[in-house]
Amino acid sequence: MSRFYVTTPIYYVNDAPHIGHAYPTIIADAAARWHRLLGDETMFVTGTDEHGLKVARSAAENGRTPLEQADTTSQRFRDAWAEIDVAPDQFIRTTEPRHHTATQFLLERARANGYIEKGSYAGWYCVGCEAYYVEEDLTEEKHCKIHERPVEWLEEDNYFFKLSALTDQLLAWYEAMPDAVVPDGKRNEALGLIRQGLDDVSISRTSIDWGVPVPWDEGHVFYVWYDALINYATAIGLGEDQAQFDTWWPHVHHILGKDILRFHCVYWPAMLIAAGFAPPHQLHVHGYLLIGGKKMSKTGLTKITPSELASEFGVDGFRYHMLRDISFGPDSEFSYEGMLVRYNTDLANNLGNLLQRVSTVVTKKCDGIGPAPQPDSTLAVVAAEAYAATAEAWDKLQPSVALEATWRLIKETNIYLEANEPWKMEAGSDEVAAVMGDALEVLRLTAILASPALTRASEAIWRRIGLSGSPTDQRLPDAAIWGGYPGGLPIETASPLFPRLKPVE
RNA sequence: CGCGGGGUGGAGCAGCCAGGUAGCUCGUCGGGCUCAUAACCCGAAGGUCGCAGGUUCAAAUCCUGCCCCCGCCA
Repeated sequence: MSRFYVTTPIYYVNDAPHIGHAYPTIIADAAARWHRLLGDETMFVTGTDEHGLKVARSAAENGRTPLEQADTTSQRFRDAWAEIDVAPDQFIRTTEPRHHTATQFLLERARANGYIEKGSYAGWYCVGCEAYYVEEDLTEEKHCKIHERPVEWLEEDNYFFKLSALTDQLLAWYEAMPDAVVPDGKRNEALGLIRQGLDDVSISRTSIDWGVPVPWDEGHVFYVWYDALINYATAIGLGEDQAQFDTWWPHVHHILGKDILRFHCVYWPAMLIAAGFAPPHQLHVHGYLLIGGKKMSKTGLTKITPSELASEFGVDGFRYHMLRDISFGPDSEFSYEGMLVRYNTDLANNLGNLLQRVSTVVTKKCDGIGPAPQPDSTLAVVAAEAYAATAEAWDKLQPSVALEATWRLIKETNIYLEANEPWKMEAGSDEVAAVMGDALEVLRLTAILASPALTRASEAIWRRIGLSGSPTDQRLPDAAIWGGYPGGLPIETASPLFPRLKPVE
């Protein structure tokens, strides 16, 4: 038994939940579910990022306080995740008192260690980006290229984080922990950023007050990005419960998109080192979801809500597509057509249809009572291989590889049925019982192995093959041993689990 | 010469780090089956792995150069 701590980025509350948020969140949720199957002590944290000028301004426009604004929009994320069976152990908000405590605690320590000092900063600031830009990054009209709106010249006293002083320690960490950032390509990119030379970064603002106050200097609040990163430590008790923090840190898996690689793979480890803590265990960097070849981003116009897709493909269909079709790392095309094909192929034609044909044959040939599997079935070997491959892939946080491995077992079982033709066998014979017992055992195994992705169908399969309890109560690896299906259970025949879907014109 | 990622049969991807008959899903064509959601099974066609060199007995994989696409650079 071990511990597994997984995080998603926390999402900015000025934005509505879309599939770009859903992707890393579903991965984290599924990974947490896998580790619970293993019996690991598991912590899955997601949440919302609620400070910054953008929220303050948008609240003012709506005639509300920033907190009222954040309350509303934060709730949207909670609701969106609940709709697609994303069940975090904690949903953290950066406006919570404990987060202020943790942020101040960590940055005080960095300051005590000499890594924070006062300076002044002036530059072109884009409110939309919450960021300063150099002149070359702007359009000729002095507009931000992302938001295509005018930037503002701001000048203020800032506290600076002495990132440059941590260069050697960061490089040493990357050297010592070659798997700290995966995949390799993303590690190279982070390393490249560090080797190019790091500038000190401004981490406070005096121009606004919607943020975590700088504890040693009234009138300053921390820049939203620096408080946001610290949520990962807040969630496990930093500054309030050292014992809990020590239990979970630094064994964390951060999931993030490549757009925030710099913050997570350079600034965040540096902040931790500066405060005297260990850098995170592992950072998993994924690519963008592309729609029609264009970036699906929080600032883009293309917005597809998770609930729209879940209502069309089902919660399982949406989750399965996200986990199976998008390989972790490179940019991936997200398409309606691709999602439809995947649903019909893997869920309707393979898994759903397998359940259907098995339950029908058991009804006709075995009196509706599911027989036990054969200990020496040829499928036992296939199942063992599928389990091993599935487990290895989940361990490496490669959901698409894991599900592909699980589905090999399903495909082999369809082939096995074809080879044995149990529907031609004599009803009630040992021979038909043997074949159907094997097929039912595969369904039992599949219900368990696919449960991190198919939160609902896995329960339905479990019930239909007569088992009590839930696949999520099972403990791997024991539950994956061939022969777990006891036999003698009533099999339910019902309407298709995943009805085939036709493309919408 | 700012940094990084990518270019693999009609479509979408894997393989590349640790060179050795180019794999998967879909689509197409032909056949089988009829337990099953026109689902399932078998077989076939289709790729000089962006271009040009190099290393090697052997390169999609390593090296060099070039072309194209994309992202990052408070």
